[in-house]
Amino acid sequence: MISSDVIRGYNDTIILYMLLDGESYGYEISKNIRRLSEDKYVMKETTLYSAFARLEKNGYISSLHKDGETGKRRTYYRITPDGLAYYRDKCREWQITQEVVDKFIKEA
Amino acid sequence: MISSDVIRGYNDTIILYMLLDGESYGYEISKNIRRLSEDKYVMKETTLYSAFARLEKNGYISSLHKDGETGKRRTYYRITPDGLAYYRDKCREWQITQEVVDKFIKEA
DNA sequence: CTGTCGTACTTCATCTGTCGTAGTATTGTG
DNA sequence: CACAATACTACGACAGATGAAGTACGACAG
Repeated sequence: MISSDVIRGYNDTIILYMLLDGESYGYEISKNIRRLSEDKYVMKETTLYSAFARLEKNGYISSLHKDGETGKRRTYYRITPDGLAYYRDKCREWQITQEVVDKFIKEA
Repeated sequence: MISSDVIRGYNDTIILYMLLDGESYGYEISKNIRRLSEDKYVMKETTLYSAFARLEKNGYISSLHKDGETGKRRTYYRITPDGLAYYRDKCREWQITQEVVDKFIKEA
């Protein structure tokens, strides 16, 4: 279990990662984050959906509504070129962040 | 230069680290963070001082006013046993956070 | 055929932490 | 004496996370 403040700066990055290999939608992304992190991080629903809104507003993802076969309404998201660029920036930033924080961590 | 959102969850931890080897005060801590991070992270004054208030409220640091020789008023802070325990928790959490975030980072 | 669970969201109000702006006061330096 | 550096404090704004609650559909058990 990771406290949210810690990972706060990477929620958007995590979501973008989930869209790297194709479109997906909220519930699926949520489950996948949980699975990938081996239950160590569970993004709250409201956090997830407000992140979608922010990411779309910034042009990092685009959405399309699929009011599918059986009536299940889902909003699918895709990463945009800008989103990909942003994701890569964040990956680079993450390396630096690790180096910096490590200086303030005393290994047990 | 690291964006604040990224390191947000570790400001308190960074400050506590600075107090591990003895008391210190705001301005000095600020300078030391900057130096230790090799200018990669500069904590804003307001962020620093509001962190002091929070840490003290939580019992992680204690303060003492030294209205020193020449009139320089400084507030010195010391880490408490609770603060030390909290710091160690955060160090452990940091290891897990790194593992988790790394799963969502695609190395260049 | 009814209740409950899982899916798939949305809305709203609140809280925490950061940050910009600004101001105060003292000490050291050219 | 002006100005930078030191050492804070106060205040208001804002972004992002969160809790609580609600909507709506399908599947499945009893």
